[in-house]
Amino acid sequence: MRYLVTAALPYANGPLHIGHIAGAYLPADIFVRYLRLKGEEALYICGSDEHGVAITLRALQEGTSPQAIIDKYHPLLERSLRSLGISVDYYGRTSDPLHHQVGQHFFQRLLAKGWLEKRAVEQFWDPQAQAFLPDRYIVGTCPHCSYEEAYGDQCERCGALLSPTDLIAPRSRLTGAAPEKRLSEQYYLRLDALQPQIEEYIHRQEWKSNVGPVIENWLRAGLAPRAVTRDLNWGIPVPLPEMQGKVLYVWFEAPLGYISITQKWAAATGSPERWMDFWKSPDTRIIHFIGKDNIVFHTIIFPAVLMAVDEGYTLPAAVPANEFLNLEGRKISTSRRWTVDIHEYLEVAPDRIDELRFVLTALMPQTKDRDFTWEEFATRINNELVATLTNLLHRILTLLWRNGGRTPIQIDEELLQARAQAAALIGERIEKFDFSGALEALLHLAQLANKTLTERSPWHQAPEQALRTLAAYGDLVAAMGTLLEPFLPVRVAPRLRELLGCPLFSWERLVQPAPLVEEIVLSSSPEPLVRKLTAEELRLLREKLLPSQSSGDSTSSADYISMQDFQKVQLRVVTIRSAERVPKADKLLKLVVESHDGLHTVVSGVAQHYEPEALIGQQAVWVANLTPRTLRGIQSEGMLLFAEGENGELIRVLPERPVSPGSLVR
RNA sequence: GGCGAGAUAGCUCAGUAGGUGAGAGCGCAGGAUUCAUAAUCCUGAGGUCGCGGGUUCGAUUCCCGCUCUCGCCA
Repeated sequence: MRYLVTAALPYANGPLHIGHIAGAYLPADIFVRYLRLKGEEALYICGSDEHGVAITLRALQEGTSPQAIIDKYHPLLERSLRSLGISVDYYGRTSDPLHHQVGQHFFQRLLAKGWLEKRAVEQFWDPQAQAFLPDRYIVGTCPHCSYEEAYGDQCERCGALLSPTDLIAPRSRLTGAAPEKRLSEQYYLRLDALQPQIEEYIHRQEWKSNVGPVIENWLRAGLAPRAVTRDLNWGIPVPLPEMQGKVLYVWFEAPLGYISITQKWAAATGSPERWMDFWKSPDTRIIHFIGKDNIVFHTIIFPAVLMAVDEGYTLPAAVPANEFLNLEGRKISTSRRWTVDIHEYLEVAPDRIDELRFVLTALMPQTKDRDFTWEEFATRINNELVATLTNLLHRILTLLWRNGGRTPIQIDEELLQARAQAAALIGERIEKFDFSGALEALLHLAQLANKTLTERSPWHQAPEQALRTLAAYGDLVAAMGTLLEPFLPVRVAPRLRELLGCPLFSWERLVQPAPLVEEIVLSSSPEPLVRKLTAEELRLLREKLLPSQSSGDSTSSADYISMQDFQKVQLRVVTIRSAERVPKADKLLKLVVESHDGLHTVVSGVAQHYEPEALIGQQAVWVANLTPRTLRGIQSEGMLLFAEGENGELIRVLPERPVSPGSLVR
């Protein structure tokens, strides 16, 4: 089976952020890398989407040309993807003349086949900018709440959904000019007439659980004709004399980029006809990786276009759409600067690329929206990637190195089976587009190895026996050089293979419980493959990558509590009368505090931050009405408040001046 | 307003084609261990599976209603 894998064409008016990567480019990359290891023929196609009104508007705002905008972003986008190890075979762009030809050809073909109809529609025209305006580029006064900056599609203050004609005193967001209504003729694709064939195709396929309902929703509502042209001077000109000043609508021509870019790739390989192996062959599975905002285009409209042109195009076999990745509880927004852009991440942490891939794979929003937090970024790297996975490799490798660096493999059925089964499971999950599940399977294998290694404890054994024990893990280490490749291909997997002098093995061999190598030869003393992320590094990432949120208002509305809720908490200032360490607990102190009503015992987890003696006689803020809890056999009433410092240190919260014990805080 | 998705341990999420005791990771607590990047391993505590009805011998899982969140559409 041959595979054509595409990832959504990134729009060339801004940088890529972590949501884009987790949504489309990374899953596609893991998928393709896996297929290649399996020995399948797989082509990964992507490129910049460079047309459309957003780019011309951006150019107007920046006082430059659309060409300048795309020439700025196209290389940036490609560089961002390549730096992350996204193994795109050909990264093209839709401003390419070849793409224009393809777009025009499709238009003419649809016209000839009778799938287009001409309609006259009223649209808003900005006389100063000499351009038709999309709804959201018209602002005016909201008829419902009188908000003066309401957009033509929606009022951001009262949430009312509007059309531009509802606005009082509308004006152009670009120039401030009053827009005029103008009649304009456009071509519409008869999706309504195509609906039966589309349904037939849709129901022939299996869709991901988050994709199916969206499609059904649209079909049930009934498809409506959709404009394939629009008034704009930036894009692919409509190839008809009477359509001067109009271009093909981006939604229509951008997906055709998958085809034109495949043609570019074929031409670059020296066999221009090869693109047809991928687009016109029943032996090819076409798979589009996209975000959920693109589902309808890729499952309904693009296949409809391919069917309608009737030139033998292969229809998409799967559209594994991901949901969205939120950032620290809020939707990622480029315009509100609530984002982690890839090119910026690469500047701050250029040597932490596999780490980012790891975390984004673990958090991949495969079935529903998920949340990226820097806290979890650090936890996943330190506790899973480093502590479980690469530390396992490191402990095996250092042990082997001390035993001479050259070790014949010891066959161990249990470990071979475990590796083979893990490889099979990883493959199975990747093929089901369950990438975080695949990563989980990889971690399970590492866990099992950690466990058996601890049980066997070669460090307790006599040298000869120890070497035999260790040699059983040689196969696993060699296999890891390949197992890690789809996930951590930038530095970790290659470095491991280099150290071992191991090649990439085919996935078929990995699923066989037979030894991959005869001996392990270490070329040098093993260094840790991944360093833990320090608190300082984390602070730097946070600081540099979320700069504009200095307002400090990071509490999202969902996190608000009511005044009533807050008043349930009884806070008092108390004086600490005695303090002692809790035996056999590193973190706990037993404190006796004085409040208005006498003494209370509080167990507090601050032993690593405060010497008991230093606290006696001091004041602190105490949560008085917390349900008592027993810790190490001591009944603890309430808790004391500490601020968390930058390195995780705890700092006592205090009133500015001493007050009498039991004073309320409010 | 219509449609759709979601609401499961402190946190992030799996899961159940209805059935003896509901899972994982993180965090937390206890223990073991020290080859390894204070890493590893074992054990444990923690859940009225959003709320209210209904169907059923039995519902977290099916049906109805409601609340909240998110998305799409008009």
